[in-house]
Amino acid sequence: MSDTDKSAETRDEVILNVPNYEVNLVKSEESGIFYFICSNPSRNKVSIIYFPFPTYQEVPQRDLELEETPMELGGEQGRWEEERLKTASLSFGAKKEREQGMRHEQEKYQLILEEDEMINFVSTAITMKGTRSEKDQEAPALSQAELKKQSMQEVRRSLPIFPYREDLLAAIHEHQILVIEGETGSGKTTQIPQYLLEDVSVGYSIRFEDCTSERTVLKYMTDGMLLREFLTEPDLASYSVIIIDEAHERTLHTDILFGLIKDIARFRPDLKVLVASATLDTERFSCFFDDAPVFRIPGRRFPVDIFYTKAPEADYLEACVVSVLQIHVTQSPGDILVFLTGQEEIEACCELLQERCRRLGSKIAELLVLPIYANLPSDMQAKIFNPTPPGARKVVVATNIAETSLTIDGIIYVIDPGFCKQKSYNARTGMESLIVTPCSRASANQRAGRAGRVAAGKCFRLYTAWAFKHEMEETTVPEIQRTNLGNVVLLLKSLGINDLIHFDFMDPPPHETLVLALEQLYALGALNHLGELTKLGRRMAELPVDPMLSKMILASEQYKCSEEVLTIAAMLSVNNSIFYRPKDKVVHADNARMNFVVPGGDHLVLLNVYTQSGHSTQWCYENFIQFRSMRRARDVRDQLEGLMDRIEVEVVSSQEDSVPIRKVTGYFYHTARLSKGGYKTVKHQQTVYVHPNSSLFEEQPRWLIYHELVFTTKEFMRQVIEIESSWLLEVAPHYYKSKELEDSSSKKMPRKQGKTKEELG
DNA sequence: GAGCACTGC
Repeated sequence: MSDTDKSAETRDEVILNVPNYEVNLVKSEESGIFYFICSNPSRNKVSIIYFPFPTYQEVPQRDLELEETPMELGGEQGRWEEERLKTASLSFGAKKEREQGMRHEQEKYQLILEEDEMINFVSTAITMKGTRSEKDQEAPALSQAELKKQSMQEVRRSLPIFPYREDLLAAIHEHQILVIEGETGSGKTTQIPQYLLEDVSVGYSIRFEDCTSERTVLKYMTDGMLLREFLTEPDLASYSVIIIDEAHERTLHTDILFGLIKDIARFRPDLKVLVASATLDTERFSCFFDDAPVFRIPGRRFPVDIFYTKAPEADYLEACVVSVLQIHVTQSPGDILVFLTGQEEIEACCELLQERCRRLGSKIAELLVLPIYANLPSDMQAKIFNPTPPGARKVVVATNIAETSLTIDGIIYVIDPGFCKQKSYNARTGMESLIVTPCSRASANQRAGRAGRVAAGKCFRLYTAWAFKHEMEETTVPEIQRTNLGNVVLLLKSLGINDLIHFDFMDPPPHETLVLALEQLYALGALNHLGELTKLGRRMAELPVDPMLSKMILASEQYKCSEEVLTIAAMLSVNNSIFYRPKDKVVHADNARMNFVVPGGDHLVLLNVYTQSGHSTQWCYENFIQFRSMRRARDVRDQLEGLMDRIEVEVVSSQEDSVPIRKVTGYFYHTARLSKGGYKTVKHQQTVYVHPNSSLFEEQPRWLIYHELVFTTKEFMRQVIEIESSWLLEVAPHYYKSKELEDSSSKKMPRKQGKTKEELG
């Protein structure tokens, strides 16, 4: 193939390491455009990955208001796009041909659009419009440094929300429930409460002042905290205004609050409710709250140009790496943010980027590659906020943490492969899993918006415009539809809401999820056979943990091991990353972990870790323990211990005896027995396996209790503890019959027998 | 022999 030879003449040296490919970076003398030449000798192919962005600037841009006009890519627009795309690529090739008279150039550029391996970005000429309003034009956007110099008054006046102050207060005055649409940065979170405080007509009534001291005029709290407030004050009488911020995030607790607050607003006409959300779904909120009016506040985001790939990318990790390099070499200064799904991907991506930069050496400007994800140690997290040195470019490779939770200054370019990890819950089996799924259009737009915080930006989506339109969901499935509802159901029951099936959910959870939660609470003795809360259930609801854990804590009193069980409950309720296992120190980390192993099972190992822990960063570092998880476990434990008085449980230690702990921990509900090749859950006769990270992985005891089921590569029980089957008759005589616990595999699965006793033993 | 997104009552 003659092209191979020709391109070989311009070949510099092999600079990128792509399997089966030789890749060179070449700069065109004529246009100054950089491009990669990839050749695959074995397949006799030459391809060019070039940097198409500058050429596409010739294409007329067409704004599309995503917020107001639904994007139409099928039909007319689809054809329009196709046409335009054709023109764009041809005009580029044709121009080259005219200028250089080089026939093979034309062919090469044709090839660009045909090769599957190429990252072929297509500007659909869709721009996410900036959100700066007419009213906002007088106040310039200010940098953080400039803001610091200003007085508080000036800062407040400069926020996008400021011109709307009077109109907003009037609207709040007029309506009981108001939906406020405004994105982050509009100032709604900090300013609205202040406006309310400054405005006597509206807000804080005499009644309110009667109820609280001056110090508690304004409370910022999480949605979960507000939910707990209902337990002590079911009508929220001491509050006169409730603002539900970030409503679009649709967290489990926010969704429950919607139903509860809508309900109390009916008999508390003096209560004002503000539902603040990003520019999405506000119509749904309005509809849910009996057509409450929507008040719109523009933000201060700059426009973001959106690019899609022409064809789907098979390997999005590789596509990310190439895209970063493309941007780095062709685009004007500005940092890059890449969204990946998890730690493993992020590490791989960072390594690939660093490796390629190393090979490119001084051919390209310095590229700082920085990972960020929630479990990354804090000192490494902090690095992403360091300012980029002059002449260099920063690329931050992040999980969804950068989508909402944190904001990085200086991001101009976003690369979005369109995936995220999402928890899902199978209510039939009670099994949780974390699955890589295509993210929603809302999520993709949120990601794109991250490119427009400091200046006009660009977002490169590693999927097609067609996929965006047809394969992605409009919004993310709300958490309430993909999680275990055990403690939410318990909480609602303790608020006196008995008919959960007809509770006013904005999006109801699957029926099976409610049924399983009710069944579990019944089995634990928190509900009686009429579905009413028992005395035990009332005490369980006081504890902010999973019902199985609260049951276990209450039962620990009788077995004189509450001291230990509190610790175990706290350790189980933090996330699963107590043990730190960095890739480069796997052996050390595993050894450190082995040192904590004690007989009996994982619960006892966790107890041992907590007991031995010095709780200092130093200690955690030396023992390969995640400091943050330990601190969290300690906080949870302190909180639980503080609640023991209230539920009348004495805190006592079993000393060295592990038997009472094992009788109580994990509790009887999740039992599995050894069965050929694996285990069978007693409840559903489901085949499950001990997780390889478990301390009991090698031992395979006949009977065990698991804390949770997760599906990854297999159905795994995570956190297991060894028990004797006879104990089950002792701790849960209402739930198990001795026949069912004989070690014969031909036995039928146990059925719930008789009524649940209110208290065990 | 696996692999853990994100919060936070």
